[in-house]
Amino acid sequence: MNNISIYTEKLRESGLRPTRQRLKICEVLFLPEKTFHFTINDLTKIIENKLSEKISLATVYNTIHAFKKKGYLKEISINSDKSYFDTNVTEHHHFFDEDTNELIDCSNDDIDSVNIKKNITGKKIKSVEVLIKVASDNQNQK
Amino acid sequence: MNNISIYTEKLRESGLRPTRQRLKICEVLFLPEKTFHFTINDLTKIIENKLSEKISLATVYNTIHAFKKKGYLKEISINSDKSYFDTNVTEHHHFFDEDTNELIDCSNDDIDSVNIKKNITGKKIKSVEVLIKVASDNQNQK
DNA sequence: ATTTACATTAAAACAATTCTAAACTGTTGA
DNA sequence: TCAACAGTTTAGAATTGTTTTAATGTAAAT
Repeated sequence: MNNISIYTEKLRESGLRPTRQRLKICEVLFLPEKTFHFTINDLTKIIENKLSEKISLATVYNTIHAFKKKGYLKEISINSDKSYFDTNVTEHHHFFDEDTNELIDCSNDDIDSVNIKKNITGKKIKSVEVLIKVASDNQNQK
Repeated sequence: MNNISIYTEKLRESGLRPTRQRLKICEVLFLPEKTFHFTINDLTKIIENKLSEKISLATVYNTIHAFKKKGYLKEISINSDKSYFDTNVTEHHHFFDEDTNELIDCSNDDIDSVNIKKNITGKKIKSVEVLIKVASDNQNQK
């Protein structure tokens, strides 16, 4: 069973039709060994360059949102003009390099687990994200 | 010494001219007992409604950025189409209610301090933010 | 009072994202 | 197998939050 048929299966299981566009996006996102971070712009560029494929921007947005909803992607909370996504959907945190606008994984060995003692009545915790902003020593704060 | 003269003094000390617009914004932000969270849109509405004042949107943006740079405001990292600011500049974290898009302070009693064991070579930690996203129990995840 | 550098302003520009409405395509079931 | 339906893609327009621009205004130094 090759990768494409695995993605086909997975999409169908999720109630998403395995279209040509979605399968291509799966390849880009889930074929690499290592998980990675990306913006919509990054992804669009990869699709255009690496694959010789042209997928409408609206479709890229639609697909990424669909994948996020299904839990195949995580969106990282950063105050930025654009959204960052992560193909690593396990519980972990991030460094954000303000000099380069790059996200770096913070493995669970690098940080003690966050212990929250309070809860908001009637609400359930959906996620806990730690964002550690870093910048060059000599740089004045943003 | 009334509040206005205190703000005048503080602005001057920071190398910011105490203009009518900046003083008005100071009133809105720093007169209330309780600290609070706001978006630029919130702030603009408060100025227009509560005060009978019309401050250009560009000025609001300029001022908020200037205040942030001086450390009088903190920007909260949330993945959202808009920026959230906090008049509480002390070290603390947040709950974000996905149902209402509201920020709620997480006091330091509510969370154990975050201990980061890793550091990025050549980089200095500028901030550590914990964001706890919450939503109604019965609601499907965003 | 004059000058100068800093601030404000409305409007235009911009960038990321969402919407729209028409064309297209998996899938279902006759 | 194929028609029909519902879900999907698409280009482009629209929207939203934010920044830039260039002209005008103003606080403060001379």
